[in-house]
Amino acid sequence: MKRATIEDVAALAGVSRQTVSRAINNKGEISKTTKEKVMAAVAELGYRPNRLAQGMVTQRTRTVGLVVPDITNLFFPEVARGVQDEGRLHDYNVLLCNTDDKPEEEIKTMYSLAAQRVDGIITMGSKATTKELTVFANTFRPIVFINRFFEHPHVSVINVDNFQGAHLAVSYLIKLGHRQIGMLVNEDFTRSQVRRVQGYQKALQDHGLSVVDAYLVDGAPTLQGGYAALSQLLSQFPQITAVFTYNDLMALGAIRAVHDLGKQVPADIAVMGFDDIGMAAMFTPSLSTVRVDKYAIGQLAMRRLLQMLDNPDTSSHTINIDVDLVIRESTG
Amino acid sequence: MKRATIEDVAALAGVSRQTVSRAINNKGEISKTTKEKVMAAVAELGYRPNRLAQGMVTQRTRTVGLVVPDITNLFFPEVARGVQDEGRLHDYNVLLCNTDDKPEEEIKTMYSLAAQRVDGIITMGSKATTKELTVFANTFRPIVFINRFFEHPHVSVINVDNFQGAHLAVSYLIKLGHRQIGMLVNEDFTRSQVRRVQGYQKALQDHGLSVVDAYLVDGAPTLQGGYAALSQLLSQFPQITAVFTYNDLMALGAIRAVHDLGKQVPADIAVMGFDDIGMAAMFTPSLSTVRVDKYAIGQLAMRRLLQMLDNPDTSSHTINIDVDLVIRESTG
DNA sequence: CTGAAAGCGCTAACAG
DNA sequence: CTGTTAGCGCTTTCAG
Repeated sequence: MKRATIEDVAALAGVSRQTVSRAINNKGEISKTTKEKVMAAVAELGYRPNRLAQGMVTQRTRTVGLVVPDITNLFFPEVARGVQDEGRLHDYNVLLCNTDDKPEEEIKTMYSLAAQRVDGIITMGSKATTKELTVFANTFRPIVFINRFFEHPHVSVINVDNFQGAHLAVSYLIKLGHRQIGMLVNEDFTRSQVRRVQGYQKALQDHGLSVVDAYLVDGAPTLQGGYAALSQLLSQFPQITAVFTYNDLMALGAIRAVHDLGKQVPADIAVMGFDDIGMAAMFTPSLSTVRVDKYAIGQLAMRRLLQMLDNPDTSSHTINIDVDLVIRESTG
Repeated sequence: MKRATIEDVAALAGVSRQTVSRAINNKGEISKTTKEKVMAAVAELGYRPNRLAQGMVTQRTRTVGLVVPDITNLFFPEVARGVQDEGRLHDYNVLLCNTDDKPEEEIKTMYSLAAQRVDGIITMGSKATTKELTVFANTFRPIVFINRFFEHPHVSVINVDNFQGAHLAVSYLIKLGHRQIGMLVNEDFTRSQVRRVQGYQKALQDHGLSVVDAYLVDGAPTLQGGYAALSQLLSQFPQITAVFTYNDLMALGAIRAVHDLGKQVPADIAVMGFDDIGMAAMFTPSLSTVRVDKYAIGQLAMRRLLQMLDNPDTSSHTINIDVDLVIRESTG
């Protein structure tokens, strides 16, 4: 049950610990024969270096922290996968933490990850205050934020172009002839939310339509939230013919609500989502939406982190991710 | 940028490292005044103990490994959430690893987690051979397997009652009057698959219906897989009036396929899934399915792991998770 | 109640 | 090319 240590390997191979270390790390000069001798001992004992001990001395753990609001939310697993796949390529492991969008959890989690000596942190949390985060960023590097504005020398940021996505989506609805366009928004304030609403409003203005604040209805960013929000919107404003939603989940819930109201999508109400989750294409009707390449975001975030790790002087950086409009059935 | 160590705190508080350790761990006798003095220094320096160093000496890292085939698959995030939430209650972090159902990745990952000195491993991988896993289990404890049979003194197992679930589901379809019932199965062999097929067959037999092997159609366990499999099944056997699927994703894909074939669910074809993913209730038509409490599975697995950790003599254990039938629109 | 010494398993730096 | 020494930051003895 006791695992072999470098000492055991050294003893079995009849060399010093240092020589074993050199052999397994391909570091420093070492003769072929001793190396083989060592590797034989390694194999015989099933030896694997203790990463904790390695981490203690190298100050590198080959582990990164990934902070997400809720891995259960369809958006995050894909990002997580991107992070992990890219990490694995470089022999990095990922510590995953959920915060439920609670600011205090975000902060607590980040300090906890730092205490665990992760080499870097990728976070999709957006609720903690800039002040708190700045204090943290002063003590820890590197950090990559996804979907949040943040300026700091040790921090890079990856942002989806929420404004452009929303603008594209709503412009398309207008082009289709819709004039009364509602929006189902996330009751829970997020940064991406703000930009999506702005994109929605700008599109209306750009086409000479008036922005009706009451056409924005709050809901949880979930199927249920979308269902409820759409029901409310339509009961108040029956003249509405199209809705743009904060995310696909809300859109799918909204479609269901339209259906339960005895109306048709897209004949009576056109629905446009945001994110392009896997389900969007299979739903009936299939959902028109703004595609966000979630996997690529994760990959990019991890790559960026690795760069900052390799070169601590890497300047901070903001990357904007483009989005595409995906037209399917729900907009007719 | 350099983090404070216990040494720094000791110096600032004018005590020994040991006293600091005692103060922060509430261990051993320590006077109130020195403790306060120490805590003040801790606060001032923003000191947090280095978990690696703690781990080195205590042989506990308060980290567990969670191995899943693919976190992107709707089933796993909920389990992961259960694991994490339960873990957090006990100050445990979770290292998440994907294996894509590749046996060699499963094994590699587990050794890697062991090298990182996780305190335990929860795995949902099912592809590695019993032999390989036994070799591993001989060197590492504790382990909890989810959805795989495995006997070993250091290993506990949590299994969904796949047989019973399938039996319930198909019996229900039969009760509804269906006589020609197909099944969409996972082309990729899994343990749960076997039991679900057995449950399906047993239900048919129990009701005096004949088991037609050709009514089993392979597909990927995804929306696309279900779509393709159903199309194939119906083109071959138009007499079929109901299908039971390996999982909800396949069921949803199947519903879409029925729709695209110009037929109706449930009027022409009844569809029954397995898992009860969040989407099932919102789909149109909403999906009848076998509910599996994924979150509870994760929780239970973590609890079990913690128990085994606290008491290394805990006997291994197999827990069976009951399932419920959820009737919605897709079965009429 | 508090401190000193030892060591977890490994690698960096320096000798030889 | 290989070995020795030191130490990463912490907790566990064991003395005071």
